[in-house]
Amino acid sequence: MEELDHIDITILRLLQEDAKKTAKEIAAILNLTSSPIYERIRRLEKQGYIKKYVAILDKKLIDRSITTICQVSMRYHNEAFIEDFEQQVQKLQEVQECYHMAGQVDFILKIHTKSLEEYHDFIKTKLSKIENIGVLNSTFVLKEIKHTSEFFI
Amino acid sequence: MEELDHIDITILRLLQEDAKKTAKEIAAILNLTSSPIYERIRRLEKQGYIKKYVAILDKKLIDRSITTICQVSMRYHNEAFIEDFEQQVQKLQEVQECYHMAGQVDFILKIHTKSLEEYHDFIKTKLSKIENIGVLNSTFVLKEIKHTSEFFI
DNA sequence: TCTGAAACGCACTGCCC
DNA sequence: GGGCAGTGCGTTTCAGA
Repeated sequence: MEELDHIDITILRLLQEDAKKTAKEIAAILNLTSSPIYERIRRLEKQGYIKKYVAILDKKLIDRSITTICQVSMRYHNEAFIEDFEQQVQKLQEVQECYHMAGQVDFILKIHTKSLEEYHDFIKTKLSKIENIGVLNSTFVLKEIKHTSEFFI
Repeated sequence: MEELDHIDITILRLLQEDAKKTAKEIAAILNLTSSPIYERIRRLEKQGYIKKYVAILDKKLIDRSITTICQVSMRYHNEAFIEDFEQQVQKLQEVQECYHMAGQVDFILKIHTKSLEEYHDFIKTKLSKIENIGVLNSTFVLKEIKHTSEFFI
């Protein structure tokens, strides 16, 4: 798999910002015709650089205003428990992100709910049902300063 | 602004998963023709439910393998410093997410870099240059368990 | 609000350079 | 690799129900 040249980089940057940008528009920016742009996009998709195209929704309008960061530590650190936790978390639709961390805290989760009550319910009936959770520490987001799906390339 | 009916919800769910899904395909799922789907999508965009369409890139392939969670506390909590911090952070392209939190820690940031060296450099030359930062605590992601742009609706 | 038809532009292909 | 010309398909519009 070859390296990306500046044309590929520009295409990726533009599509990260706006996936509806047409090959024609990108071509105009790069002083090319649409065919090479189209072929490069196809290649970037096939090689996996572009994983998918998605619509980004407004979380307030769809009534998911509460964002919570939840830090979880396991009681025992054996492989089976860790893997079970990972599998369970992937199924929970309220969880938008989950990372296995280095350091004292084992996992950091970002969770979206309608309200604090719904979050309470989520913890009580879903998250804390997972076996072997030791410490569970929730902090609420007061304000979203920045949130983008773009990578700096 | 009216409530969303089940057709709108289905459209939003499908476009969250795959923005390339055509009005025709969505129409087939919902037993409708493409015109009403098209008009609903336009309405959902106009009303702001759909904020944008983006391409999601593979962070390993574009060489942004290191994800770091950085927790920041301010030294003094006055408005001017907080606002300055927020503005500075928005400009930093390595920062993908930043939240102002309730609790001891003031801000949580998610940062993507090529390497640990680049992260070190980011902290040294960019983040720590912002005035009035008290505590700055970085932990590295060992494994991404889940990361989606979708909301549960 | 939906259906159906019609117009338009872009995605996509193949050939040439 | 990129340009050019062609085809098919989806988007987009609109009259009618």
